Amino acid sequence: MDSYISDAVIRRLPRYRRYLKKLKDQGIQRISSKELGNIMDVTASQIRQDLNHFGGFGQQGYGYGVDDLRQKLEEIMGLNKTYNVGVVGMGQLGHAIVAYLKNNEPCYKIVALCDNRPEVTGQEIFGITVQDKQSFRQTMKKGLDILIITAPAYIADEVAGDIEGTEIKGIWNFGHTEFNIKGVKVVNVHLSDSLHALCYYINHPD
Amino acid sequence: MDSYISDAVIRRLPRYRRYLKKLKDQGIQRISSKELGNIMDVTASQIRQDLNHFGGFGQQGYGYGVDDLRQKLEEIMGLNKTYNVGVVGMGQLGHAIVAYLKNNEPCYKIVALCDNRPEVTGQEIFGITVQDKQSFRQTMKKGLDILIITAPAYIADEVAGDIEGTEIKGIWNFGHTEFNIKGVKVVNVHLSDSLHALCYYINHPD
DNA sequence: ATCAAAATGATAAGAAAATAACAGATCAGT
DNA sequence: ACTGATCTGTTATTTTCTTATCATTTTGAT
Repeated sequence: MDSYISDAVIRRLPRYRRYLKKLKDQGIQRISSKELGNIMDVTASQIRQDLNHFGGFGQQGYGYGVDDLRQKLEEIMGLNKTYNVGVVGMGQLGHAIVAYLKNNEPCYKIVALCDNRPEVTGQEIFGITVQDKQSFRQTMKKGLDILIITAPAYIADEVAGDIEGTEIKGIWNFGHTEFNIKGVKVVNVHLSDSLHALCYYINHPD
Repeated sequence: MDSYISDAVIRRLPRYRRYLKKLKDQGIQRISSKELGNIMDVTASQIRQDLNHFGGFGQQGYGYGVDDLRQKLEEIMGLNKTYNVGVVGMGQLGHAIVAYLKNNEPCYKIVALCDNRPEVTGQEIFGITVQDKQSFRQTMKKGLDILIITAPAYIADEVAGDIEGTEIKGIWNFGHTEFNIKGVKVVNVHLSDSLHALCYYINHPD
């Protein structure tokens, strides 16, 4: 509908989806923006405003269909498609993420793993053989859509150098390197940032 | 200085700190808001505006002292103090987080671990014996400041019930439970939300 | 079939955040 | 010491985001 959607809106979409999933699990089939707002602790106005950027999914006098809206949101975010995902860095964090996605988000198909430590390379994790850097470099050229990077900076940098020219469209980055690759969208996750924010709030109660 | 500081500002503070740390490692001792803005890809105005909420840390004609400003930011966030931290859930994610904090953020002192799986309870991880729920419940009463929760919802809920009356001031929550405990600040980390946002951007290139 | 209650989508108003502008202070070079 | 360039802290302006309002539609009960 709208051409430009602000980041603030995009960041709220997954949250709407989470709540709608939970509502469905509870057997609730319809919900008004007012009720949903109460549950999520946001204003009804914001919910309606956010959704209407993408089209009118509700019905006057009725509200929104819980499952229908969830589905629409997934379409908007592109979660109805599937993505071939490669994971660079199979330490604890890499493991945790792969396990989570495998069990909870079927649209992300984990198809390749990379770790350059000799004791890890060659191992099978979740049925996938862990490749070393060299070998993974080849795999990257073969239809990978998303790269998840949890490896140390020096590995991340090397891998990044080989991204251009592949079909990789996005990087979910847990490391401290910052990427700037033409045509590739990067989302950096700086875990500890939110812990430090918590720390601030602890020290400045209101 | 100011009494109320918006969330938007708070969330940027850790990022400023990260960049200042990196600058220090590079041996850079002073920096102007303009330069820093270029590096961080934000406006100089925003940097000055953000910092001036807390006081005037710079000097006209000179700029900011890199290490001085970093230290000031750490004081503002409370990273100059130490916190006793308990971790509930020692799966892969719990491991990863503890390892990271141990190696990178000395202000968070990991003092207790909890996992209710029989094969994990009693194990020593990073020199700390993993407690079961019962035992951890007692530990919680003894000067824990922050709780990190990576455990499944049903464990998280039980633990949450025992928080009131302890000294716990904050929860860094990776689970899907939402807490609402009087006097306790909660920061929820929904990892996959940012992945879904990445997904949106991949599907809506501009 | 009618009517009050409920709810959306759209527009308007208000609040908040980001950016720009500028006076005053500092620095560096001559 | 003087001067131009630099840079902050603060105020003003602009832009963006959020919330409120309202006409219109649908529901559900009588």
